[in-house]
Amino acid sequence: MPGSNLPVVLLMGPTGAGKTAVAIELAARLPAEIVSIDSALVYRGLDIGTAKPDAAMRAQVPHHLIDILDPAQPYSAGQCVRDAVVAIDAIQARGRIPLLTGGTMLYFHALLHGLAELPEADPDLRRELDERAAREGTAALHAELARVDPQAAARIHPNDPQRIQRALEVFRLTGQPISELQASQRVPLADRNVVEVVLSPARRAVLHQRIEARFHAMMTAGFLEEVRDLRARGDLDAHTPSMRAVGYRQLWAHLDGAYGLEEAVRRGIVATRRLAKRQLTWLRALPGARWVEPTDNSAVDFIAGLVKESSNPNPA
RNA sequence: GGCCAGGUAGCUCAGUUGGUAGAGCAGCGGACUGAAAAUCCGCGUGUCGGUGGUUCGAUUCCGCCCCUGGCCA
Repeated sequence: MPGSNLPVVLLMGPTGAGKTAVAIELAARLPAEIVSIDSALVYRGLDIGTAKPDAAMRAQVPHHLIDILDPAQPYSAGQCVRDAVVAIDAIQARGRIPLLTGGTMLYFHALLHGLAELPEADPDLRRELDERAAREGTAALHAELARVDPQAAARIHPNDPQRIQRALEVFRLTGQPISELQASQRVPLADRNVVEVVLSPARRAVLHQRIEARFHAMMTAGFLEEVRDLRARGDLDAHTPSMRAVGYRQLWAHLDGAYGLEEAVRRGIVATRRLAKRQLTWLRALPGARWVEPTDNSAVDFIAGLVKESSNPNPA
């Protein structure tokens, strides 16, 4: 009974909105620990380009799911859900509040709305399907999907190689259509008291300005050297999931000689703006979230208030 | 000051033998089930520098003005 009402707080928002700073302030005021919900922060050595909270911040508040993987390893929505649930349970067992913070909206979506029980990615099978796609074209694979899983084929666009590949992979691995398997799913946070907050400037231009300024600050802080070091390892390439992250991808291409540094920076900023736009598409679709303006001085007070309110429900 | 070139979308430009215009990039909206910072779909967003004239009709032709760049003084 004690602590059973303690909420799980979700602090979401587009890249560059200032989630990290707000999370730290909030954790200073509440008995909270931060759980990162972010597909790039999981990687060790991706620090500057991911705007990872620094050592001082992490000493101030316990952080989870940061630096848990080598950049050569894959991560996934399913893995994140499992990791997050473990972290949430542990934090609540200490009588504290899990503060889930990040920008990977698929992961948040999986936590809030569920994920079907599907097999993990199979690298060999993916390699085989990649080769077939290169040889026969994506259309041929889509046609094959239409034979084994018409429902999925109808939903997945013929130009979407990644989803076509995944659907075929699941069928090959399980013998069942992905469209059927996806019909049943469990919702990880179903029985929890969830507080959803979106931190985002109301004006897009403000966000764009912050994104651009932050990218330049990253360059000054040694972003290019960070990418150069990762490249020097020799076991990563432009297709490694961690190296396809915004900024890393463009600087990698620059180091490959694809274009100049100035152009790489310009493209990195563009890619970041587009990431924010896609995140906002997810965020706008959340029915239960409260939106908070990051520049508002009382933003942290407001969120802390929501959390307290939710911790002591008043049975009317 | 004179001559030349130009002023069209946020940017770089194309175009209209006179019927209010279109590419690339940027941008905007959307989808999203183990790669998601990924992958994919959709959408031109415009006082055609200003003003007067010719014309049924001017972004297009003519005059004047403004601005930018170059050359000459």
